[in-house]
Amino acid sequence: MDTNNALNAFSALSQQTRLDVFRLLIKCGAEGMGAGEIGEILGVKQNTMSANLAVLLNAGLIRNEREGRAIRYYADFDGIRALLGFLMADCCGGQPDLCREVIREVSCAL
Amino acid sequence: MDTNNALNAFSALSQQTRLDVFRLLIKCGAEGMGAGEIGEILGVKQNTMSANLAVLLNAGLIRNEREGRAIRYYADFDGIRALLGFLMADCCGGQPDLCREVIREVSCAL
DNA sequence: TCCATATATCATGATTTATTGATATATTAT
DNA sequence: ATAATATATCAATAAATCATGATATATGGA
Repeated sequence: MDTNNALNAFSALSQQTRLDVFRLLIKCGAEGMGAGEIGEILGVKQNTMSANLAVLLNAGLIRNEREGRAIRYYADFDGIRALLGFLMADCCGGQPDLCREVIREVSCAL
Repeated sequence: MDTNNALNAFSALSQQTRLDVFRLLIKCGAEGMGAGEIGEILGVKQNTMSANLAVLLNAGLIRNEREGRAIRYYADFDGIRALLGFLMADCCGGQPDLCREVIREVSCAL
């Protein structure tokens, strides 16, 4: 993960449809969701959705797998991990209390 | 934190200078850094830096405090916490293993 | 092979965003 | 009051981004 990767990723997340897609796929976890269904759920036209999925893919935030004629998309947990690690590197000037709350918030209900 | 807050924040982070500023302030922790010094370190003109600091401020990612004629800026740990919480809400479809690595990466050296 | 389904690519006009020189405001010192 | 320092705002141009209609590619079935 370098600065350009991170800029790509944040840029990808700074648009309504793409943020919606990513959050939806985060919720889907390992099950993922087909491109068509994502588009239906979010009410976005086919070519617009395709372009936006490509941006997220290129940013390393999602992955995909072909399933017959359909293509299924998944949140890329390694990608988001690398991004957040880059963003928060050497955080809080050695005062861990500042970060504890951040960490707590990012966790699923463990 | 709603969708628009999140879009503002990711948009703020999707530009080189602002990403640099945020990461610098994350490293500074509670000490923060004066606006002038930030500009010097990153090699950015005064008015450009001011505009970019304003964007980060408006996005809720940094805070500031006047100190005499100077203004000192700080990473807003509450802001980034809220943003990451929003992004990762209901993550991993009930399969915590997917998130563990993400959480580990966001932590400072505890 | 021919058709239907699912997704991707292309070209374009409309909107947004970034940087910069010039200038304004706020604070402190003399 | 005046000058110096630190930061913010304004106006304008240049560059990037977005959604869309039209079309292309890939897969599966008859």
